Amino acid sequence: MKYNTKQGESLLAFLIKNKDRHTSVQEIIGFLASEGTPMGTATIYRQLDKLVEEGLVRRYILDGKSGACYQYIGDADGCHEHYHLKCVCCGKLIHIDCDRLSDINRHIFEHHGFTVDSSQTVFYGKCSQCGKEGV
Amino acid sequence: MKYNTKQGESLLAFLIKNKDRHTSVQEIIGFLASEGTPMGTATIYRQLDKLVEEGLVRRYILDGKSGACYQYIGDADGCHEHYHLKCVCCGKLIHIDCDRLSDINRHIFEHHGFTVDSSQTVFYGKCSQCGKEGV
DNA sequence: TTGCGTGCAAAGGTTTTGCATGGCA
DNA sequence: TGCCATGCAAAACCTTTGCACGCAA
Repeated sequence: MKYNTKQGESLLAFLIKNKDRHTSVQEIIGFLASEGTPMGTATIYRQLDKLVEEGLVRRYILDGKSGACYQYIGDADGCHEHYHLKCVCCGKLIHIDCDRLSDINRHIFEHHGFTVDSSQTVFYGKCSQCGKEGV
Repeated sequence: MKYNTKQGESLLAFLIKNKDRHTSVQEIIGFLASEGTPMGTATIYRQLDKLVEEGLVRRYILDGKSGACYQYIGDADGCHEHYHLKCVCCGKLIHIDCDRLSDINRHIFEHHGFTVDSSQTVFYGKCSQCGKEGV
């Protein structure tokens, strides 16, 4: 049985509002507190775990030094093959959903016998802005 | 200036000996202690950081719950110009040099304005063997 | 009423840092 | 001798867990 609570709704609303980017747990804590709907850290983790298990939210480990990041992906099938581009200069994280890149998974599986988990896979490099600046 | 120390050599020797797989920090600590050349945890982390910065060793975040893993990749140029597939089950590191995958860099640059550094990019997933076993 | 969700605090684990000492060049 | 590397302990950090209370159904 699942209960709907104010806290759970606030958390999910925040994730949906920021569905186009990743949010850290610290960010969630800060935002909810600033909105006047503070939420205990443990509760946030527990809610996030449930959402991840339900498939509504995905958990990303970006560098392992700072904490995990979470992002709402909804329950549409097409949203499960995302890749990320991480700029090593400015740290920007670019979220891309491209047919060509989705083909990579299939290609690697068919030709290299390897099943890629794109949720864990990050391309490192320079974003357009940092590239132009020649940093 | 870089100094060579017994501890540093022991650590690097262990990593080279296990170059075909990744090792956890706990594993390194245990091995060095059992070999009679114990090494402080802090020193291991500091040495690993240097090795990673030098490009001799690569750092992997496999699940974000347990700790990071490290693997010696050597300094051969060849290993820096193509992609790596990392099996999160058995730890096997697969080097691939494939035209199709080389195209990825160009595609991402042309369509997403992002310059990928393939030497830093690792695809995480399951190798054919682990995939078959359904682990 | 039932039992899940919440909050607080404490615990667990990994990684980092401060500082005095040891060892390489 | 100069200076980096080391080791120990403490700290910082993220995340999980225990327990009592609150609240949705």
